[in-house]
Amino acid sequence: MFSLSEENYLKAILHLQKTSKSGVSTNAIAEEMQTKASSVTDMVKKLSEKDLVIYKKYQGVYLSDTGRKTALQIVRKHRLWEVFLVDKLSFSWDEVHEVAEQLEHIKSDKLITELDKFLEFPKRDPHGDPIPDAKGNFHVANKTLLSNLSKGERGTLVGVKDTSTEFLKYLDKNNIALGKTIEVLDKEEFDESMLIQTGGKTLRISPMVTVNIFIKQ
Amino acid sequence: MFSLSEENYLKAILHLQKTSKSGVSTNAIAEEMQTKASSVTDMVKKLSEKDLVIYKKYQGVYLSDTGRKTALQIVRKHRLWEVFLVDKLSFSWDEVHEVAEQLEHIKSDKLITELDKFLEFPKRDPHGDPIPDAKGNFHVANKTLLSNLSKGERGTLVGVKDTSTEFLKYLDKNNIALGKTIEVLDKEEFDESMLIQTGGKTLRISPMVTVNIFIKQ
DNA sequence: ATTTATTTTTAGACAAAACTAAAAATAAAA
DNA sequence: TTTTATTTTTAGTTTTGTCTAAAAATAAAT
Repeated sequence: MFSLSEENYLKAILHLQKTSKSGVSTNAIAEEMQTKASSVTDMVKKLSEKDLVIYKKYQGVYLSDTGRKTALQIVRKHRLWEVFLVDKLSFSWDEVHEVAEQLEHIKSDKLITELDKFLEFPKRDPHGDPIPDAKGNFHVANKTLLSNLSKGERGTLVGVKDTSTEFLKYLDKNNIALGKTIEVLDKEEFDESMLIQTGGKTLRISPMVTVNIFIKQ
Repeated sequence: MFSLSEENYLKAILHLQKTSKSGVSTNAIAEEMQTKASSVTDMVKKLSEKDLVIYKKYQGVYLSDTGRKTALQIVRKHRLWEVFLVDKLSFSWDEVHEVAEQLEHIKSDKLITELDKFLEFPKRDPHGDPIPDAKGNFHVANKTLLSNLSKGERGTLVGVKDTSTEFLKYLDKNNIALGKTIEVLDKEEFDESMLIQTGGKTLRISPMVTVNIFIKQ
């Protein structure tokens, strides 16, 4: 098992690694973790000893396979707890982070397996970020049409089928945009219209719209 | 806020304090916490500085008012999490302790308030131990007759009304004893008989029995 | 009331994780 | 290509919580 501090470093490195093609710099980690570069050097050496990162002096840090796997499990736990807090304990999305930062370090495989089941295997956290599975893989669903979603499901808008100015203007006017999360609050059986939530707003859209929006879940 | 270690010491002292009328000894704490007496002395000094315990050299330790309140909040959190694990995540009662030991240290008032609400304000943990409320008080219900409980409720056998040898022998034979937890699994409308669970066994008892058993919930 | 045994405390060390300040390496600029 | 600036590392401390071994206090036994 790893210490709380080690876990936080791994998480920070995973996060920084995404936005820098080369190795992660000591300074960047220090900035991310609100600590000093010298502390980072110390810890990175320790993580390197344990084969969680690959590190050569002055050359930056890379996560090893086990390091990445470990970091992804912490992210998984963090995001599952966020879902729990919002869905079950009526936290709002802006209140969950601090508590999830603590809960993510609880050590128990059974706890996470059962929590995942209890939450009905959510694919995204309340901010729309994907939740890695037990093996560290993201569920990368192919895009589908919004019209294929059922009540309660949600996804991210990744494209449109109809690219006419009229349609895009309509989307714009209604605050429906690329990259935004759309949740299907209700689906009318009669006309297949949907009540959706996106960008904090709730609105009803017709099937003419739903069949022209691509979603990734 | 208090450190993980401080919280564990407070909890241990609270626990030991119940079974010793005088101050809690250094050695007893060391035994309870699987550590050395010298470490206990160090920590007890620190807790005394912070006015969480009353401590005079060689005289044993007593919890102060704030110390006891703090310890009770940790017990509250521990037991609420145990209920969560058993009721929601299908842990069995013997699997919960280790995980609850970790969860009890999560710091968030809202988390506990909401968890309590989510669990519908349980009064006892899965082992039958009472859960202190937010102010550190136990819900000390007056004793009632077992016959007053409805389906799903439970309590501890604290006394009997009929003290005849016949009745006590009957209880003995059926493994119904003082201090044991009794849970009402079902109540028959027709004859007011009850299906109860106690000491791992399930049995049906007549109203002649239920009106002669005192329960504390 | 001494001696003996037990408990408790002190003193000194250690490991983890952080810090400051100075030295070394690398990158940028003239 | 030197010089200058920036980044990174080392060296030496600090804090928290623990330990061992020895000293001091208390309790038990003769």
